[in-house]
Amino acid sequence: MESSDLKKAGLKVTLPRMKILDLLANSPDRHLKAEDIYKMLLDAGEDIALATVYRVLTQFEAAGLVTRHHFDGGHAVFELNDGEHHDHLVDIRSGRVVEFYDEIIEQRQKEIAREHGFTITEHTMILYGHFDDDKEDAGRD
Amino acid sequence: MESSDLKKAGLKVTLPRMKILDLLANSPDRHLKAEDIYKMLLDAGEDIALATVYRVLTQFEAAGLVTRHHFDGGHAVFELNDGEHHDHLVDIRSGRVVEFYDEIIEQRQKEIAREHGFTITEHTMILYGHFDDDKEDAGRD
DNA sequence: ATGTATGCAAAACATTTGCACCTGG
DNA sequence: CCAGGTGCAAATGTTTTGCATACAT
Repeated sequence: MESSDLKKAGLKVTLPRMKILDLLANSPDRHLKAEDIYKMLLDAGEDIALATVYRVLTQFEAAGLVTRHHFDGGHAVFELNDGEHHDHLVDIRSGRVVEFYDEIIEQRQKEIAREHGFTITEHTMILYGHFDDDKEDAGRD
Repeated sequence: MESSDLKKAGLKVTLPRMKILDLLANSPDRHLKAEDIYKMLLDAGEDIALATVYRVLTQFEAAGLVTRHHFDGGHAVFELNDGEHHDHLVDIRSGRVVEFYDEIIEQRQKEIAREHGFTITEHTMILYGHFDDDKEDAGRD
């Protein structure tokens, strides 16, 4: 039912768009950079251009289907937007990303914004580090 | 006393390094991108190369003198490291940046990391939005 | 058909690197 | 003097854009 999401976003249902949406929805790694997606599609035998991947991701972001993050590393990563905000733990050794949500932090953010007369439109919080035991949290991400 | 900071970091005290450190310490905007610094130095009549600015900033970062942030926008911004961690409010209309620190959030971050068996080496939290009244908070940043 | 999307190649940026020359200690 | 630093130009990596062709509706 990805195609309905595309239509809802006012985007024509094309092969590249469906393939990219499918990858974002079904890849074991929810956080992908443009080139990852490009290579995965090439490997899957698709005839796609990297420029198209960037164009589609940018359109998806504008349509709210996808969120663009700027983790360290000089490139953006894209993640399917499931409608629920969350923040990230990023393992700088393995690159593994785990999502989390904390109500207390969200509340404090709002409070801090209010104290500063600031209206938040979005926010990111990234904890960089490493998992002490990389076997435990495995189910997450 | 910037030169002592340089020596302490094991870096020769050279003109470009002192000029850049000086800019970072005295610019009204604490958060500068490499090209900002480069242009400011050119305007000040310095004969410096953009490559040098990048090299120096990278060395400063390695030495802990400076922190590199990846706000939205496809470029890094650098900030003098005053030793105290803080997070950022970024006005997406004016580009104005205000720093803040919240003990409750810091505590929750540690707790969340612990719950995930994760060791934090660093973290960033950025609230994007806009100041409701841009006259009020002016003293900050 | 017809406006939009795509592929390809080139361009635009941000950042890094090789190398000959210069400079600080 | 001499290791390390700098300027310049070229290289790299990421993302964007122009344009002719191909495709969805």
